[in-house]
Amino acid sequence: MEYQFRAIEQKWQAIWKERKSYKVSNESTKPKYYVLDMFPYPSGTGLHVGHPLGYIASDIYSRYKRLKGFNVLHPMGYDAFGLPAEQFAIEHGVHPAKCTNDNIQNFRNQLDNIGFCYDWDREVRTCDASYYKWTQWIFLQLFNSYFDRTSKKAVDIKHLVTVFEKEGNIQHACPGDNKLQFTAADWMGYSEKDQQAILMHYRLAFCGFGEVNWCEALGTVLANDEVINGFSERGGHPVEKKKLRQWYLRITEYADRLLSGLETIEFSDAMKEMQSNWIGKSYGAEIDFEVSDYPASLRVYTTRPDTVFGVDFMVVAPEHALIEQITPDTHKEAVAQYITYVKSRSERERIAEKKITGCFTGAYVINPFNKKLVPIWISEYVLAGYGTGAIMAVPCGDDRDFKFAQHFNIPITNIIGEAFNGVDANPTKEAKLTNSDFLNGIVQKDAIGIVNDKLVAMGIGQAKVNYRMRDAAFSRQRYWGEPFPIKWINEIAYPLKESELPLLLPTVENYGPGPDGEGPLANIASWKLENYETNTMPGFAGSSWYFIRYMDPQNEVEFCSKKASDYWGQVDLYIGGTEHAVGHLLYSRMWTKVLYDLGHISFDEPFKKLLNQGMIQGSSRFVYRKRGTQTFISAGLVGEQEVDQLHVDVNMVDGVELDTAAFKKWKPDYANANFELEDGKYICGVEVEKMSKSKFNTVNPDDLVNKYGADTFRMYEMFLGPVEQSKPWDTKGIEGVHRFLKKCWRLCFDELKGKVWVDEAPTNEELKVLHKAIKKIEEDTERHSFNTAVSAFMICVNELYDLGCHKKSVLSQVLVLLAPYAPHFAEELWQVLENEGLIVDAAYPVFEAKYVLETAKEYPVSINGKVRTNISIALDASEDAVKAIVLGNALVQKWIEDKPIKKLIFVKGKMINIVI
RNA sequence: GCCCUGGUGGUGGAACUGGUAGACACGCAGGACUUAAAAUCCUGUGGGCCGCAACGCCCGUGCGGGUUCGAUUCCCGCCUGGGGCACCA
Repeated sequence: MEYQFRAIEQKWQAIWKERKSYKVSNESTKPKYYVLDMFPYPSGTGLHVGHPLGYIASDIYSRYKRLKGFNVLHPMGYDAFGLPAEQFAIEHGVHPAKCTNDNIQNFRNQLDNIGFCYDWDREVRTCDASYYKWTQWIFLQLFNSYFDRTSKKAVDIKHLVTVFEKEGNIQHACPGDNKLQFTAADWMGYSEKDQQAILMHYRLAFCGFGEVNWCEALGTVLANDEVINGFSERGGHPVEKKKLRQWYLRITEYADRLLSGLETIEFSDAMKEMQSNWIGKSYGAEIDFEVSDYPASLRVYTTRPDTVFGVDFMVVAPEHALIEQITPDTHKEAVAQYITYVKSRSERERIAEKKITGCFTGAYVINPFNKKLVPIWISEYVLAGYGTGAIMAVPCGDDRDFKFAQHFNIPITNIIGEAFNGVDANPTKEAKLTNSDFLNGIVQKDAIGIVNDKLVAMGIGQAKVNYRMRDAAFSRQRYWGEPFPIKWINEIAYPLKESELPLLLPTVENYGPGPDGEGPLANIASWKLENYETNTMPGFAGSSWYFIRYMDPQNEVEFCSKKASDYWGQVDLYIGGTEHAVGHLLYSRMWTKVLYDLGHISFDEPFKKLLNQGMIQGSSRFVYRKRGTQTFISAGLVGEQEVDQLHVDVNMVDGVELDTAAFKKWKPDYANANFELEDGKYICGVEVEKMSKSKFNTVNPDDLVNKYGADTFRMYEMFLGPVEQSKPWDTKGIEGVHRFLKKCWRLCFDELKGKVWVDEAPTNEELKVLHKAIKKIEEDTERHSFNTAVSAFMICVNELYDLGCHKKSVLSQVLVLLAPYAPHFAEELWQVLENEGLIVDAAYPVFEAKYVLETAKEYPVSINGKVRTNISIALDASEDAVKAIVLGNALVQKWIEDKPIKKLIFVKGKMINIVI
């Protein structure tokens, strides 16, 4: 009986489906475990071999946990709203729902092929009304709450209204407008419109008028993390700053909790680093400098208050409000010219050419510490949106300030003596201060606190924390997304009632943009008539909470029952790529914290542990066409000839050897190709690149599953290397894994003799092999070292093979170990060996140390650190006995000659080293 | 520029807390079975040296130092691949 993987896999997939083997209940006496994959965006191109890597890892871990006696939640769904489906709709006139559905069907078929243990009854699709109803509901939670800075949590906005009625906003500084101050009497006197405008400045989801990343080609706004170097992440179109009315999430209020929360979760250092960089917390001080000859002061933000005696000039952002007031007539024209110039420059130009530009305003401030007059400059290198939009420049301690001073010939004050060489700024905090009055002789980092205290005493400033992170743009001028549950009446945003949800996405005639930068929904008369918001939510809305919906996916009265979310709690293991480091992972952490603050769930971090799978790169193959001919030259013969390097489909290449017949058939152009061969073969060029259709280096998992079976495919993906590491795909080694499974099969069946397995008692040697494998594979699986676990299986099977072990009791245990990795294979042999029930419900073997105990050890004996021989010594031998045996050994004596022994190191169970 | 990662045979990788570097697999070479092929099995396989062979010796984890009886592992300095951030004061 042969290993017929195709029949076996189909058979068991049908049985598992029929018996609902992967159905998970929220009621269980077993401990819970939640394993989550980042759900995919169902793109039109389907899966390539890189996508399932993480899914296979999570599937193995889920199955492993299940065998270990856990109630495992392992769901899957689709992040189905988004731009590509809509672009496709614009180009082909197909409704996004239709092509999304088709793509999902295709994904599902591909996923099913690989034999995952998802509970499909819990599938979610973010574009289903039954799902986005609750996305809208959570939006209303955000809209109806504000961040209370005292308790540092989200609170119902109604509470804020009662506070305003009693005391105004005296104790609740306005996050959206820090100058806003009003009393209770003021509040009571405001119109509804004014009151609502003020509340909007507090809401966690708010509508504002601000500079956004506008992408003309996509006709929409993008979030900061969707823009890369001035171009859109999707499509690579130019992005400009534009002032528009937009919805935002006030994520900045959560900056500190998002940062400190990182300490409570297991993310890789790289991932935590990326998030904390994005949040960008910096400690510094705000200092007020009085403007000379004008009744105002300029507030700056600096991280280096210790350098305040080294201030040679001030720089304000071109947008700074004070400029107009303080610029004397003599300088008005120059300033106006400079500001016009800055406005003419696009974001991309600024990033591309980092020129030093600036303009003196003609105004001065007075340094409060030494009463010196300090000139105020304007320059685009100071950003309006960060800190106070103004800085104090200290050229001897800051690189940009130094270059600016040099460029404009501003004299430089040295406050750090020899630590400043006059050629480069010295930004360290280690130098002793000079020229600094009461700070002289103090090391800079120690002076920071002293100055901060002084600022407070003088009433001109204080220590201040700043964040680089901005509020997240939360609206898109697109069709294929969640409608906002908001009506605009008289410029006031009214939320829909919960009972009015979901606000269904209407059908439109065309997907083109609406008037005045509005989305396609603005083209619908009935929609406008109802005064509904015409923007839709961005892609990250639905993905910010899907992991909660899986816990209670069919609930029609709540987004998730408290009982269900209390039972499942945090995601124990989340597996996905690093590309979501600052987008999805940050937003979903924020939403979780809000839902926690409002009492809807009982955990405030969604993901306990994150495992990042590496990216599988493509290994591209090239042919070399002699320029202007149909002659293709083998890689080794190209030399100096003029050739065009062309991608060729990797699936037509065996290693590096091109299948020339297949190549000729590939494209009509190549039908008449000639080849210049080396050793009778056409050898292709090789390069590692991103896997993509356009590079013809994608490999479809379906093809491999058809050729080798899902179990081989699963194990090979794991065998490739550590999951977290990026590596190029190479199909070559898959044979080795396939051979392993066939060899394992032959422990039960022989091609000629048929059944060879027997129901006999195992020997000690066989039990030793088994228990070594249990220990190794359990430990490796536990620490997600799936590649070494696969090799442990190979070692185990090789050893059983050498021992001629065909015993049911041993093999059955091995099959349970193997079940997470090769589920169909294990299930089939489990049945063949006449075991009870399904292997998916079996119990994981328990390691027993007594089977692997050794009595002796082959000790490596080194002399001066170099291994010279091995001596077998009983493990329970005393150190003296070991010494005697070792020194009595002829080879050891030969090496020692007659030199005295300085030291003998004996590490029990490890090694022996003699120092002479 | 700053931060995070990695660098080990022809290839993918192993060595988990400092203790026999190269597990396991691919590839390659040789052999067995076969009319042949596929499949399967066996042997060898880091580089070099002495030698008929055996025993054996030297070198070797990006480079250069250091700590240690002992370093792929720890420390310092550099080279280099990948990723992130980038006028953030």
